[in-house]
Amino acid sequence: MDGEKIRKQVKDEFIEYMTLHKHRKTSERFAILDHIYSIKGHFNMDSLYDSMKDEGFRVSRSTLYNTIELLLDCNLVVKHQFGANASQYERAYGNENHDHIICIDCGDVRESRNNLISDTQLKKIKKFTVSYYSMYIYGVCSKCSHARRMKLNRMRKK
Amino acid sequence: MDGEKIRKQVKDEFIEYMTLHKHRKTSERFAILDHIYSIKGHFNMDSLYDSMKDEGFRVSRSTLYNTIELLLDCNLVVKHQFGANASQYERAYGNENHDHIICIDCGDVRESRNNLISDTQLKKIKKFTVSYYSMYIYGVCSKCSHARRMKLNRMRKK
DNA sequence: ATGTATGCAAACCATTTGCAATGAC
DNA sequence: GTCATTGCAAATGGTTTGCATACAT
Repeated sequence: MDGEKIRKQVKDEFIEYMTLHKHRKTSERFAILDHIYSIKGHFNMDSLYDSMKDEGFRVSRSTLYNTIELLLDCNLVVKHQFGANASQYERAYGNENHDHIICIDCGDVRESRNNLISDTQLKKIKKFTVSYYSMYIYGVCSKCSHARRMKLNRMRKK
Repeated sequence: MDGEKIRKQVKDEFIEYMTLHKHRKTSERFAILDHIYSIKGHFNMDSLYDSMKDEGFRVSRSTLYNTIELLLDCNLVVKHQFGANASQYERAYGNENHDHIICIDCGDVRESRNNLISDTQLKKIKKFTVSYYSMYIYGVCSKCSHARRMKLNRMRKK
């Protein structure tokens, strides 16, 4: 398994970043990074907080926010803002850029690998250094579109 | 000018939607729709509230939220969630789908017309009815990347 | 020894909710 | 007349902030 290797690699990158920016290398920061890189898919502050506590490493929410900020800055974590709910995050390294298909009714987020955009297209953007992109496709999932039809039928009958 | 024509058209669509869903056609709702369709570009609840008040039509924030909800549901308005700040909205009708280029440092949002995705590609998504999509390209704008370089240089010297 | 990072509690702020008064039907 | 809608004020909840304590340097 190369999860170990990736974890080593991102830790080194994080150390390099903290050294350069004169940030202290605390055990909390390493634990948070390591924990994030053991999560597959999205997480939010609550789920991160809970799962870390479950594994016996309690960190305050302030520290989580503080550390995520650093991880975003050095591009080891990506932040998403689907709908109005809590921000979602995911690891950036060893995690291909993918599109998100979001249901505007139930808020369900599905991922899709079919990258619709090529990197060469992104390079065309002037006076801008692209660090990542998010493709959010909003619509109604099959479950909710069924519910919508039902509701409409009921209204028509009234 | 065809702004008038569009306003008439969306009003009719809104009426149709409200009739079908048995919602009451209040003066507030029409005023809000009309006002939104006089705004070019993005707006948020605060700017909408303020500009409506400036034009002599005061509506409560509750009503704004309430009405925007309806307008989103009938696809006359699109909602965006750039960063953690307040949601941004824009009219949907007579406003081509465009990409957003967002600076992760200063939060500035630039629009670009070069639609990177074709509709046929979107049709490929299974079990999902696409109503719109948002392409968010995150990165650092030229102004901020300059500021970053300065900051890094200062750190290196220390 | 110095001052950054942590953790707690309080503050913040966009959005939501509860409820009495209003007005569309 | 009925009940959805409005507008106000209070509540909510994710995130931020202030500050005393802990600990990396």
